Amino acid sequence: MARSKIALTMITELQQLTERQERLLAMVVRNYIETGRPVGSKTLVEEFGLDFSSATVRNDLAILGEQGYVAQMHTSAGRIPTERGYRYFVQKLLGEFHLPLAERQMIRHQFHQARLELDQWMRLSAAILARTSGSASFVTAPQARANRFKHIQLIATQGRLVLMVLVFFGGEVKQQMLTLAESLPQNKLSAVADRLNFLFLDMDGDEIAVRMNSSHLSTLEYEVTTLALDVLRRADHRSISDIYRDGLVNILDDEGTRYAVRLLEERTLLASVLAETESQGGEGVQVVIGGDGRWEELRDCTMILSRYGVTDSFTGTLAVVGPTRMPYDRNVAAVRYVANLMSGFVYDYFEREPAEGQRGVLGQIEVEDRDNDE
Amino acid sequence: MARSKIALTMITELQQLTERQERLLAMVVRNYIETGRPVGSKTLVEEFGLDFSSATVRNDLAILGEQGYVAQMHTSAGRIPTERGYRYFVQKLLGEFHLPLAERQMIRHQFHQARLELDQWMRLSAAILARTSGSASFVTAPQARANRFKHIQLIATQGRLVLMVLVFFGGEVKQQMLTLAESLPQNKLSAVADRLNFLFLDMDGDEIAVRMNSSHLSTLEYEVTTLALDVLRRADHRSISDIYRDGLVNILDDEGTRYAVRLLEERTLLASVLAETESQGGEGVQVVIGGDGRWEELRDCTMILSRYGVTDSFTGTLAVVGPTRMPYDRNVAAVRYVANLMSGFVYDYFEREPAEGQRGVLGQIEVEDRDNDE
DNA sequence: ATTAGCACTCTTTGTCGAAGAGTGCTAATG
DNA sequence: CATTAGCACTCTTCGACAAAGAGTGCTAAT
Repeated sequence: MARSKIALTMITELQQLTERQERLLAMVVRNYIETGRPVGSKTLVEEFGLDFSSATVRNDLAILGEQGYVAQMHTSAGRIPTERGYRYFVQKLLGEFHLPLAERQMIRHQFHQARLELDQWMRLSAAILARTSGSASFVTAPQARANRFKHIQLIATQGRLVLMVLVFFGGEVKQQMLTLAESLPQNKLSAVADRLNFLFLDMDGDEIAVRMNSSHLSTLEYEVTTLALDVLRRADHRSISDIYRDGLVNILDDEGTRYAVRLLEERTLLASVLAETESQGGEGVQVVIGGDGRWEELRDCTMILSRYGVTDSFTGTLAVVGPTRMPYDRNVAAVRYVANLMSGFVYDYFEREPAEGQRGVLGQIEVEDRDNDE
Repeated sequence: MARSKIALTMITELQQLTERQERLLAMVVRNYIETGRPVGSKTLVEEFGLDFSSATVRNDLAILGEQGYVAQMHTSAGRIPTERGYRYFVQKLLGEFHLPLAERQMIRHQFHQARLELDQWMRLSAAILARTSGSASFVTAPQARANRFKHIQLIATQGRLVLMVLVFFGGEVKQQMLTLAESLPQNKLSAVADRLNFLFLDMDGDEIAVRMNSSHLSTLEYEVTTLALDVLRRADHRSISDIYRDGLVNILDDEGTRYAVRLLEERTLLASVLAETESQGGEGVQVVIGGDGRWEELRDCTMILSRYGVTDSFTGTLAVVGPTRMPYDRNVAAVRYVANLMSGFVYDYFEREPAEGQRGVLGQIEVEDRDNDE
């Protein structure tokens, strides 16, 4: 199987490193991730049974230090990977890694346990990611790129209160309450809905806006349309109302991740981050380390994220957020695996029907390989 | 204005305390809440300008200590309120307190800023509670006690996928996707919906179950009904899917509240806690201190909660969660104020119409008093 | 290019003593 | 009898100091 690309959000000019230096960097990173303590030359040699001496290692470490891949708290302390070091590690030194078979089976089992609704899948995904990564996680709902009007229903609920249900092409559904000037019977409401259904079928926001002014609409029709348009526009604008988080507890103890909680809590922040990473990366797993200097909230955090769903049609984001010191191989594998599963589900859910043209399913190939792929 | 009741979840047998001891206890609590450090006899006398000596205070403190209202870390340290101390304080020593006028105006302003949907109100409430209390908060959706079927709509979305929209009396709306065995046109779906609307109007779950078996239903009708019944039952069972949290960041630094995050994160936990407090208290603000020994997760936390909405019709819960060491007067006032506002909104939203009989609005009276009430 | 050896730096840990805060008890006071 | 002054006692906090340990950087030898 081809090595999947792992995209780093920040592209670092890569320095010349000798083979041994790379090995050493990897060792430092791995050891530090595991133990959490600075790692020195002697430890390195003993722990990994190297065939050269600690002095040699010291020299190389000094070079790695100059280049900015590792740092030390004070003169006579072990080395700690810098963000740059982590990036180099993730980009070039991270091997292909798969979750253990048992774990994958368990995850799949949980999904198959109950054939659920989309929101349940999302919640489950978040929970699984949180558990297997030991970090926090979030999952946003898959959304169509540009919504097209398919169907509107107006349902009388109580008095002048009416429930407006909007269905977009692709199955996305939005609802909104509205209060009429006067109470109307259901059949009257249905008539209005039918008219609008006829007028605006298969239009996107802009088209509706045009047609709306060129048609003769009653006051009621006009107002309903305005509201519907508003809802559609909001849906286009990725209102991240549908987002599931989990595993916050996992990252509380970490000093550095403290700020990340704000990220996960405030939708606006999250939205801005997602907007950028979204435009940035295509398929595959993205790794954002230390906020790349762009997001103060992610100072000491790493965010491993992946899009999932059906390309150009329904895509959401799914991510693990934790301290920079996290098991990258495991977590990358987890994010990729869950993203693939979810892509499969989304495909089944929305696209099984002889839909409008074939579309790629993110990671589809990997979804299909069964347990015996190892 | 009459002093509102503040209900403590745990009823503590109240011990005999002299007037002075009560004053002292209040001082200890207030001072500790403010400074965060244990408070000793000398500090007390100086800080509050008492007209008796520190020795006297020491004697009383010793008694308070014996009774278990205060504790000390070690022999020669100042006193800290125990949970019991806090309870006594909240129950008998907490004066009537109102949020400053400016603050109330700001809060109301935010609500009036935009006439929003219910979920927006909830989100806003959570945000406001979090900010004004400096703790975490959550708000659950107002729900009818026993749902009655009012209306069903089946809407074709894509292929065999159908959106089922259920409207209950009172305006509650639930939706659920379902996949049919074969694709059906909208008019066929509407026919099915109409039949069910006719059959089950104004029935609750049990009644539907009976009628369902005594009527001749097609396979399709039967299946849809089963599913609808399922949804209704779940709605009855308070599925706390609609819940908004905020201000988690505020309580992260606190050692003790660490566990409370789990409470806020895991719906199941929250559900169990709410189930109990709900049955327990009627109107008014409830204060749960230190989990009352029942909820391990709330060990060092206090939860100030209040129901809101329309009694016996639509009620939700709204709460502040923070460390035991929190400004009780302020937070109780905040919870009460927001609960009252929300009750008003819910009333306007659901009940303004010449509805089925008059119902009490929780805290309605207080909502009506305007800014110049002071 | 690699390595052994060594002096040097800096953290960690423990001990000690002085300072400070607060208590509990006793005896004196109104 | 409640209150108070006084005092010995306890316990934490803080800085200073020394010993131990870990790791480095440099130099000279291989």
